[in-house]
Amino acid sequence: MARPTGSRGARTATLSDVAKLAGVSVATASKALNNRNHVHAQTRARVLDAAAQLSFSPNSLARGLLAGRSGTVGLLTSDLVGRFSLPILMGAEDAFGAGQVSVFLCDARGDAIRERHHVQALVSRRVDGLIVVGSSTDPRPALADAVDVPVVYAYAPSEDPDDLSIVPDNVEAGRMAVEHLIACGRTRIAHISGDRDYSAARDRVAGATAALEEAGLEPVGQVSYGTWSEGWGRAAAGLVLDRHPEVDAVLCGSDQVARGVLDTLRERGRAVPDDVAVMGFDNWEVLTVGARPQLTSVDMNLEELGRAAARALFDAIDDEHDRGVQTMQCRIVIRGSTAPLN
Amino acid sequence: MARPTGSRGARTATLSDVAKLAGVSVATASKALNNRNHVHAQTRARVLDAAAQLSFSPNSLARGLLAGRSGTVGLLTSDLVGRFSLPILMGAEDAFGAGQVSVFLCDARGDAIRERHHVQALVSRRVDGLIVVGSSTDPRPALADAVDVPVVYAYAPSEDPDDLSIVPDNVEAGRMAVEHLIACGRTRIAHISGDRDYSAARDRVAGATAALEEAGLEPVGQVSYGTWSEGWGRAAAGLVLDRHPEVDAVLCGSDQVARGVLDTLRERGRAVPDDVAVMGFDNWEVLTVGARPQLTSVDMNLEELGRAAARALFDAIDDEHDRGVQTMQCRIVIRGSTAPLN
DNA sequence: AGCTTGCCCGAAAACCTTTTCGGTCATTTT
DNA sequence: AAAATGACCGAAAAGGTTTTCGGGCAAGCT
Repeated sequence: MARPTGSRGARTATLSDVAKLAGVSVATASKALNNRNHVHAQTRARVLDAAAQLSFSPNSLARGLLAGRSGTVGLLTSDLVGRFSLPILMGAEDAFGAGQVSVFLCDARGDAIRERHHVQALVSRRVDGLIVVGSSTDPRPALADAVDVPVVYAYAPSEDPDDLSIVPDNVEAGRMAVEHLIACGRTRIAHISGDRDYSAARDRVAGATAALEEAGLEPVGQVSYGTWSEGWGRAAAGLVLDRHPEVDAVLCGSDQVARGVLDTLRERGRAVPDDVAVMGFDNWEVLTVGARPQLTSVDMNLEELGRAAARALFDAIDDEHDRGVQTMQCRIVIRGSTAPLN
Repeated sequence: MARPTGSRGARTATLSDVAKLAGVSVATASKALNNRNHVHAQTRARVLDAAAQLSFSPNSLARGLLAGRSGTVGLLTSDLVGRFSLPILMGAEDAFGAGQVSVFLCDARGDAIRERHHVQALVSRRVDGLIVVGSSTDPRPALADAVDVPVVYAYAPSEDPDDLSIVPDNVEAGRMAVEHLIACGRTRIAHISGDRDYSAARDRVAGATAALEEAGLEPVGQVSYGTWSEGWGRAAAGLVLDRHPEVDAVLCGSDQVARGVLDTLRERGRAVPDDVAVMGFDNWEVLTVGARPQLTSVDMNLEELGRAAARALFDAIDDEHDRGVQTMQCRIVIRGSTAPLN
């Protein structure tokens, strides 16, 4: 194990150890290590040397206790597979700067009791702030009022409009998707969405519908709502082809749905993208890159969203903070499944 | 925001506030809140009441400073997508008991510099232990010796045999997979693996080969090594069908490969599972459940692995610890892609 | 030479909790 | 009634760091 032999009892070096070895007081040692002024260059060197020799590592607990801030934040999620919370965590780590702030990741697994438990633990650990990541874009209940650290809600907005929430702009994303298909020369666009109970599905549909209308195009058939699954994509695509054989593009509610649609199209002998263009949502790489052809998809820029959330939290920690729901732009990642018509 | 109005300046309640409100000393308040004896029931009630009134939350930093342990552990990963580290995190949370121990999740993104940075930060925060999750099952360099907290390596073993590592038993998993196919009445089993550079691939092949041999079966063709992708699965399956049309089962190196294999089989008109059984590896639900038919796969029990790692870390924190590489059993999740031959 | 100025350094307080040890008070025993 | 017992509570120290403030000392100035 990494622990050096015999160091079990050797308690880790403290600042007074360093000071003693350097022949100075703890105050001077502290100042030297923190690049405070009013300490002679030579003295500073002695202290740094001693610290290195003892492989001294300042006790963040003590520092946090004194400073009243711990340099940690909590990331509370309900997103089992980490599909959304992990990119957000990465973005947050980026924004905080590596090592400056450490992140407690807690998964409540959709359980309110467990969530309260985690929040309590985080408050007790004196986190400087909290990022709450929902599992869908539907509004979620705000945290208890007892939490008196800043909270930023990411991906899913808080139900309380006084909270700050940062969410992907799904309406605009739907619009962008349709505009991309139109730019590829498509005019008979069907929309196979996901679960109607999800606001993400409805928002994307709203944006897509608006874009169609603005372009003066009729939607091909009704929007099909179902589930976020490949099976639904396969089934729905079959229906669309039966009723509207003239379709030349299918916008899908998720990459999983799109995979199902691709399956059915191939079975029915429709070439993608030559006969029909297909677009997914989420840009889940394992699905989009593995598809044949590779799948054009809307990326929600979750990492950027995480960075934004972290920055917002940072602002909220020392200054006063924003309120309300802020949206983040999505972007389209173009792959082989959409292409201009010749 | 969750912070109550005007509480910005109102520093969070401390134990002395509680004590003052309850009309006792801090010592008594502490004892009352921690269920120590030698405190009158009535007094305890007064203290609890006061604590509730102030929504008092004990400062873990102070407690940790005094106790010499922080009640936190670090989970250091390089696994970008969280495919492996998240289930392990969940298992660890389970084993530690919700709220008892909080987990710092750090992603080094495969960068040694960043890893050192994170380790330094974690040591500074006085984590009680460290779980290191690799991104593949290949051995990875041990952490620097300067880390004097217990470390458990999960998924990827440490190169240092004196460290404790907990990894999935890929050899046994390969064996189990073949035995399952044999139990389904298959005798002409091809093996399309993943990247030869991964020990996971080689180990599974070793187990599978051994199982075939023990059953007195000849492998169908050479093991095909390639990449962990759908594209490779599609291509390799084509080759196998060309050269060995008699094949009645394909064992795949990953679920992605298996998805590609399924694709090609359908194109070539081979029914799954009636003509050919297909098995994947990893049990990545988005791939296995979406497939048609649903994909039988080997699950590496990562959550259980996380629990084991957490338990091992727990043991290592107070007692002396184990060393060496321990393996965890995998299990087969049977779905539609494998079935007994009639 | 005596005074001021400015540079370094050290003592001590503060952060908050837990635990130990000694003290107070009421109750019981002789 | 005096002493002993036991139950309950409070004072104080400890844990490691940062910051403030005051003191010592050398150099420069009159």
